Amino acid sequence: MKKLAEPAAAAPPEDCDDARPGAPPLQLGPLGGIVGFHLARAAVTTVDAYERHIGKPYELRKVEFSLLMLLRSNSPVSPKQLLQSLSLTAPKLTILVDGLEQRGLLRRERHPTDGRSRHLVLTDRGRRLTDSATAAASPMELELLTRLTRAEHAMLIELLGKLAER
Amino acid sequence: MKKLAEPAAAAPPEDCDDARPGAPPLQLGPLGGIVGFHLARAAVTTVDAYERHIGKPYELRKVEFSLLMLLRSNSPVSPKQLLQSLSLTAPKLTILVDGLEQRGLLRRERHPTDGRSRHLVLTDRGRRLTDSATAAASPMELELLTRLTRAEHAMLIELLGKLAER
DNA sequence: TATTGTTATACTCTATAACTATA
DNA sequence: TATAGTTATAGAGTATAACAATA
Repeated sequence: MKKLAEPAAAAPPEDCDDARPGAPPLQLGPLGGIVGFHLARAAVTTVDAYERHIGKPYELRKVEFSLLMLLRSNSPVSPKQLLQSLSLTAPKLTILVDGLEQRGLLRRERHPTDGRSRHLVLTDRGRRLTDSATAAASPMELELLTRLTRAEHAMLIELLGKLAER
Repeated sequence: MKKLAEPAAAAPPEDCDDARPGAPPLQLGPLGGIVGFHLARAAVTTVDAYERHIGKPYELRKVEFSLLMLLRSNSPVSPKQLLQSLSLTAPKLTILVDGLEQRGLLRRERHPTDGRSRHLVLTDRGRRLTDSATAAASPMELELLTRLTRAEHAMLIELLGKLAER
């Protein structure tokens, strides 16, 4: 039980075909048994798809997209709630909200009972943008289905969810 | 087929319990069907575990660890091969190798046949460090097994591998 | 002329600490 | 005194383009 999972560690190449034959894939070795390593590699694919489908067309960085989407599904939300859900620091969130507010995508409102707190709400423009971006997310996920079956896609999300639980 | 996977999008809270009762979990909404979002959330867990088990004790950032581990399993490697495997830019790799060379963990040697290229090789110190870090990776992965069964852990790595294929 | 690797520069992102206002 | 949010500053990370050496 001390060792890493053997199958992955001892696995054969399994890896990247490159257009150029001159670049032979490297052995992963013990790295092959480390979830975090594979997570980072997989992120290359998903980030690339994100940028093409949503990031560039809508000029939204990943956190901005996530933030707006959370706002869309949770009507009035405080910054505090958002930074917990998105694992951000408070200063970072302030900057993000500044930018999105200047773009007219959300508004800061006073909290009705607690003067220290705020309510963040989407503007009409923000709502239109998130709806549009949500539509753009469908072909993005469909693109991943060239690598994953639908069942694998669902399974992957489930497993990642277990890893993310607080 | 235009819509995102329904089960996740329509799913109930399912989310983060927090120590403080004042922080109710947010609804994920359409975000719940997006692999990249879950990937980023799961990374919070794995990065945290990495920092505690390897990053801080060995003073190695994630890429540095991956780079050294690839060197350990693939004797002489050119920078070119590494940056393809690690999805890095050439300047970034130069800086990384500079740092690791200054710490005495690897050496740059001349390529025997192609004068433009280099051979990167671990020093004895680099080999000892990677062996030690490899040992430290076992308890790190074991920690994840409080959230995942062993079969799920293996399945997750397999699915992430499919996403990462070039 | 193409390729490997390096240098130089600028830009983005993130983290820490100090500050304001409410409670 | 504690909390929500903001401001200020500095540090790390990353990308682009220009450069040197070799093929």
